[in-house]
Amino acid sequence: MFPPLRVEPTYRKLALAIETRILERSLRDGEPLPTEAELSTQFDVHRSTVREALRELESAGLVTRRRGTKRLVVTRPGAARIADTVGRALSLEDVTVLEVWEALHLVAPAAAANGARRRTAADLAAIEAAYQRFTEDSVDTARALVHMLAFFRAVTRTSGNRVLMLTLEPLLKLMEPTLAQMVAGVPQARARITTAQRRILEALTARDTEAARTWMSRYLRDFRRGYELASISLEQRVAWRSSNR
Amino acid sequence: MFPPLRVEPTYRKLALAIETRILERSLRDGEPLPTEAELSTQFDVHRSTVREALRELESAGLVTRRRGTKRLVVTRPGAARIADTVGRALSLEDVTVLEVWEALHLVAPAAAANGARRRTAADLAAIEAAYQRFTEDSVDTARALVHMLAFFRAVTRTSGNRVLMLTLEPLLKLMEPTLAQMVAGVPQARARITTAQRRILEALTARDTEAARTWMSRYLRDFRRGYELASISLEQRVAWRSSNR
DNA sequence: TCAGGCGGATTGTCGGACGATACGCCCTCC
DNA sequence: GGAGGGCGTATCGTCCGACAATCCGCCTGA
Repeated sequence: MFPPLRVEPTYRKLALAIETRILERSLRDGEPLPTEAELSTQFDVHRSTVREALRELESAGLVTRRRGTKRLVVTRPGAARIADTVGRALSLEDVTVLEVWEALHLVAPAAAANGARRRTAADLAAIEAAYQRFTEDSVDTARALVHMLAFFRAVTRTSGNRVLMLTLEPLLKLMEPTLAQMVAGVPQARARITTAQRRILEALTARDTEAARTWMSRYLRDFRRGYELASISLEQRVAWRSSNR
Repeated sequence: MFPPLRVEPTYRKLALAIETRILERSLRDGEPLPTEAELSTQFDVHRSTVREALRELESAGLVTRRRGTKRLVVTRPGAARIADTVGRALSLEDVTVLEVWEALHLVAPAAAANGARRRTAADLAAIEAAYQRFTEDSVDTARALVHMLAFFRAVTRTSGNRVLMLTLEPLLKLMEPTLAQMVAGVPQARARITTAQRRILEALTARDTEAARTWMSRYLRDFRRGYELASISLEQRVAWRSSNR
């Protein structure tokens, strides 16, 4: 019995080689990649092959082109890109709004509880800012949504855990469309959101772990109630529109 | 003030066009993609350009090549690919083992609690199988690890929530190396793992939400204790080796 | 000193070519 | 009639080379 021998095409080997260099930090964040011609010489392959490898790295978010520039620079795939990848995958899996809501309902309260212990003054300021913006600028649904998501992000950031932040991001993006429907369709939604956000903020300020958890949980449960009031089915599949970043 | 006008290169537009078709299901899972030549004709661009677009889709996991075949087929990016993407990103963010552990400690108990309500007989069988395999085949650390991860996956699956499953995957992969160190370095680890797994299994069988949560939580806390016993720093960055899938 | 101009470097896209190989068809042989 | 094997072709992987667009750095002149 022989192991199934596997011939990787050159472009993949190339991509892997460069990726490895990035992961091991010998190509650092912000550093410009060698030019295509140079890579083509160094690896002794044709430039077309190099380009195929580069497209792979590019779509992985490991290299990016700064706006209006030619050279590719090494970057870390940010939250937005991860959210894109995960969101797309979940959408293709026909995941329902309910599942996303559940996941959010599971992550966010815990993050808030965690955050109640560690939050710094700066954290609070960020949350308060998001809260303020929501209260002052929530007439337009789209803008209200932006502020709501900002609030979530700010609260999650207090946990000091980047894994949570990265996990949260796709969930928010997936909830966004239906959440917007809900806010637009339920008159009392804005008031309830304001209240919940205030309570959460207070709990974090007071470093009250349980209150933070509870209010965040209630906040999210309110979403669910809002969905029912607005006749938004929780069983529908999450939507995903490719961000043409 | 004009919006910064943005000229997308052809290969990106192309990739986006195909991606859209996949997301809207007009290209379905398992279906073969048109040949490069055909795409090149249809879109009226050079084949090299088509290939660059395909590399993007390929690295996004939206199209794949089945082992030893030429044609690309449409696929959904599975858990493994997501784990890859997320894991790489987290590793590049210099995320620590502690952060991953925290996230796991947050997700898994909640998933178990959720699962205690919904678990089916089949779920239990899967968990029991993983448990059995661990008890019978945990001498070799690598194999023990495989069974431990399988246990986690099986438990999480009971929650019936694919978002959780997808979230869990990268966490497990990231924990794996240090977890292996821990299991190898702490003599009593295997016994404690067996106990915890059994308790979790029992809780799920009895549909005891709180017991499931508690034991999963304890299980994970035990990991942390094990890390200390094995002198594994929780502050170290998570490692990531690119899987050359 | 700095705006503007100029030339080289780099990317994006193209036309075309060629070997390797996976696939499907057909043919033979049992 | 079905299984196995051989052959032609479609398709991929890689390469060569070319050229326009444009970004960048340098130099010049006011």
